[in-house]
Amino acid sequence: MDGEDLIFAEDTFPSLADFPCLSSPSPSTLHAKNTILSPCSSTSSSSSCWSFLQVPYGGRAADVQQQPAEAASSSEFSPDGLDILGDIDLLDLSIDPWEPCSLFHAGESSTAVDNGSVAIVDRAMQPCQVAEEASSEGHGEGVQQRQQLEDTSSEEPARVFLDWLRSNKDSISAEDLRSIKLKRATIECADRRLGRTKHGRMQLLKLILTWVQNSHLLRKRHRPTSSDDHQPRPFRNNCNNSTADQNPAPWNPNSTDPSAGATHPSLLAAYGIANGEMSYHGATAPYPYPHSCGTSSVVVNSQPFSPTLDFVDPTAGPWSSQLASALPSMVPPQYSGRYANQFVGHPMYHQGQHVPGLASATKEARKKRMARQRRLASLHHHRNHQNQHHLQHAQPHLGSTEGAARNWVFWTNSSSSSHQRNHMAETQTPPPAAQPQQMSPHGAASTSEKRQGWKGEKNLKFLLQKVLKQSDVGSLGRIVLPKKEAETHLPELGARDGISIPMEDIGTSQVWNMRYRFWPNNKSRMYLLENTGDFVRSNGLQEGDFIVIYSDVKCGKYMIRGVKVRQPVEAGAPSGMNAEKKAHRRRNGLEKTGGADKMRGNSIIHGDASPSVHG
DNA sequence: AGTACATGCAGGTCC
DNA sequence: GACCTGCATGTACTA
Repeated sequence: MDGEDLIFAEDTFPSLADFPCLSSPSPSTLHAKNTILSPCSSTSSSSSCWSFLQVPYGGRAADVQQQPAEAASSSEFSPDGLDILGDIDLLDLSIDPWEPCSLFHAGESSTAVDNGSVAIVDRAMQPCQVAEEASSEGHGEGVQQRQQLEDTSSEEPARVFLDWLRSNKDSISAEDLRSIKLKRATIECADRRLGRTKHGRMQLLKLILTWVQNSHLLRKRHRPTSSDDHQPRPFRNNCNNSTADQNPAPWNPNSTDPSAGATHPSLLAAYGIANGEMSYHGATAPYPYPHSCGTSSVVVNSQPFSPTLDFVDPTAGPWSSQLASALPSMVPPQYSGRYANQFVGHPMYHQGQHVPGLASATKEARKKRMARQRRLASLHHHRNHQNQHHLQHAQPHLGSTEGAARNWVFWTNSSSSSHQRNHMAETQTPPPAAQPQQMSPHGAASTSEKRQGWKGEKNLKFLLQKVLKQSDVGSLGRIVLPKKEAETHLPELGARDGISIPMEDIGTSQVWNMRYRFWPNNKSRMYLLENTGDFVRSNGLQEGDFIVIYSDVKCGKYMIRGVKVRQPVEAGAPSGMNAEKKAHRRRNGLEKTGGADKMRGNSIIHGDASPSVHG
């Protein structure tokens, strides 16, 4: 990496003031020499460029490790300390074949290996600090958002880092990590903006990790590939791209490939690589990796934003929302407000570019979070009992083990459960319906969300999914639900009138009161979700899109999201045929339903379901 | 043959 | 007449 590269633009952070929770109340200057970001060793700008994962005290981790007592004894945040990772060597890494220690080769002057543990001591991480910060914060919104951040801040940085390492061990090498460098000014700016607090460090750590991940992916995408990367991607689109696009070569940080950039792109541009074309309208974005269809919607350093992007989860937890806050300039103005947070991790603007309407966007996001919190609190109170009952019926036909193994998907931002989260995610098995590897929404959720660490505020259990038919998105306002899944995961219905189920739209947090019922049909039943018209319209769902229904294990409520999966409408193409005309043709026998046009049940045929443009 | 499900459509209700 | 409700039927798929 070239030392001149600016990973974090200084003006990446100015708008943080819009998010009080991210603004440091007492800006101070960071002493770069004492951060975990140590000077680059190779470039002419070494004095202003710092290598991630290198260590304070002049750069040798061993030196750090020799001072744990001193570090631990520090009772207050040291102005000299900006250790992001905390005390990693507390963690047992022995079970992980990709141990972080392997990141650091013995003999390298800037590595941090000592008997298999990474010893980057967090001298500043004092429990009292968070409390002090919390008490010194304002009230109202600030407090509320602060609480959100506290959840994140309570995470051990080391754990977060290790989780991240594990999640990316297949794609990001030790060499990659070693090559990460941060410009001093960036760190100083981050220090000022994010605060030299636990929050700030966590923020910075996450920003860096996210950037690394995305930057790495960008390089992968831009790089001509070999076939040696067969690591399964958690969720690939099925665009008719070259194999190279889907099997990018390992990232070579020393590459001189101009397309990959011999130098790191700016952070913002780096975020741009995450631009996928998965249309995920107003819903969540559990897809951890970009899904470019060859024609990437990202053009680094030129046209930064493609309108085809609509991808990121606005309801994602503090991590992403903080990223959105910390990197507000990533939000294109046309997507401010409701969709502002959807561009978390998908910056569209480069350093130095300012986004009009940014303040309104961040305020909007803040409002939404607050509203969501209020709703959650309320719903939790009112529905907990009721839904406990529902959930007890959720899997009447499954043994507890089988049910858990099949369908549990966890998100949590709980610090204490991050490790557990990974464990749970790794042990779960997607249901049969999710076996299709590419476009299964459930597979997307379970695989990618766990890899990306998508941190919704809930523990969501996948219940069912349904590819929407014309009749589902028509004017009837009812969606036929797959019988087996409905009977398995939704409350048992005694009367045909069914029951009313409030469904919270994950994308908008709006609660839709839907009716779950059945019709007698051929000595059997057809299960329906009624009053879905508004939901469908508000999400712009059309035939071929799908819905996914979850239950929130914590609150016991039901949650729904609509996922748009469509190709751009092309004149004359069957997929572009007007739905009504299509239906009309069918009605008149001009077009027979069947064959590839038929998608039964939960199966998602991916032929024309590649993620793309919508609305 | 049995099942699931997409949707046609008849009958009722509303404006 | 438009819309709603709910049943019936046709089709695809599976055992």
